Amino acid sequence: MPSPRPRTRIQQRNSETILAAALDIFSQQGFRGATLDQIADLAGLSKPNLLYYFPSKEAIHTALLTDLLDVWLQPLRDLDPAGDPLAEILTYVRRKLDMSRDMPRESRLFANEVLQGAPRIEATMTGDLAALVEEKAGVIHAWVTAGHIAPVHPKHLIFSIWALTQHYADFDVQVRAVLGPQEPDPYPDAAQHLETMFIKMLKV
Amino acid sequence: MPSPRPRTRIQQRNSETILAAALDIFSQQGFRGATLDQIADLAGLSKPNLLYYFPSKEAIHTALLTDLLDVWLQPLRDLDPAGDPLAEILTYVRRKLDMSRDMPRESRLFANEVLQGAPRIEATMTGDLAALVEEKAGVIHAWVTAGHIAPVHPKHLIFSIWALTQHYADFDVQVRAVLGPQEPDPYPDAAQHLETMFIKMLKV
DNA sequence: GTCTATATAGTGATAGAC
DNA sequence: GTCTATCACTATATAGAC
Repeated sequence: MPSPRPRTRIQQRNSETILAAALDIFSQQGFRGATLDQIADLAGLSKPNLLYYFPSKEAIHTALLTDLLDVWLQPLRDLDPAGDPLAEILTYVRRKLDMSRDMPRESRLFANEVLQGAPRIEATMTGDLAALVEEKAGVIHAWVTAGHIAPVHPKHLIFSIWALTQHYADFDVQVRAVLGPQEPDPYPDAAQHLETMFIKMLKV
Repeated sequence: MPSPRPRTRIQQRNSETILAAALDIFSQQGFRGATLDQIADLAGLSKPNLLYYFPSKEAIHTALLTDLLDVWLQPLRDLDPAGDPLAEILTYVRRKLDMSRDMPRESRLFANEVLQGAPRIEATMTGDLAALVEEKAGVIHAWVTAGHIAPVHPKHLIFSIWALTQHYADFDVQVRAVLGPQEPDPYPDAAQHLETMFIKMLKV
């Protein structure tokens, strides 16, 4: 659930300004690398004013992560057992890739956290996340059993989708360095590549 | 090239001890998150003694990254234009997956760096790395043109291999949280899954 | 609600004894 | 080569005026 946030309009707006600035800084520098000075500067507020809205640096970070997880897992939640199996999976891949393109900072915030052992979202990992994947892996398994898609390890399929799509946000500088300045936008080719890949993988 | 390191046997051993400890800490905490105190504790040395062997925190980090990059790209360098195309690519995937399993700290050190914009290895990214990928993408392109493997975007194929294999090291806690305690070792299934995936993708 | 000033703790690096 | 002690600086958080 989204974290509860203040009531009045000014408080609302300032909280959002702070969170927007914090997303920028945390996603680029990690939790320890980020400083309240940087966030305050970017938000156009004084440092003590930041701590009027949030009790601590940690609280800002937690608020971001909590809100993010909800958005982040929505495409997987939307995987519809009643839909066309291949189309459902391709839509999932496509939505995750679009999220990498449109929300790269969120992706990197999440990656930073998991990379360092997910100390602040361990409960969500082994709880809600594991349960959701368990459920959707069951859906995929049923599709395989029914012969609607080719045999595949459901959970490793999900890992593959995460890995392939998030790579374009998390390793953005590497992708751009390798493609060179002639290829300013990796996403059209990536979308084509991934679609072809999953069709070949899953078509019966 | 590997960074030059001291001459005598004691210096040799202490340098290695420091680097081993630093790899542990940096890979888990990132550059800013790591402290010299943590590294010194783990290495069993005093903090000033650390700085007798390396001039600064930055120098320790750079030494690790430089040594790492050499090892990290070796499997791609070994991709043999004269070998059997599908077997060459499957071997590359397999070696990268083995590296995730056997060198997860190195993978996370690298991921931390790239995730935060690769500030210390930008030159390598746009230089050596880009050149190597350019060369090997040419090899893959030739295989496609000759009809030895199915049509594929060479550079995005390489990104896919990186993403899929490194995911198991970099997002290890998430993988284990999702698989649950019943499945303590993800790698056998991952290897099977990836092999099947790339065969379906590339077989003509 | 927002600011200046400051308390408090840590953090990379150095001095200098041994 | 290694240690204790410490400097200089940074960073989170708080106090208290306005």
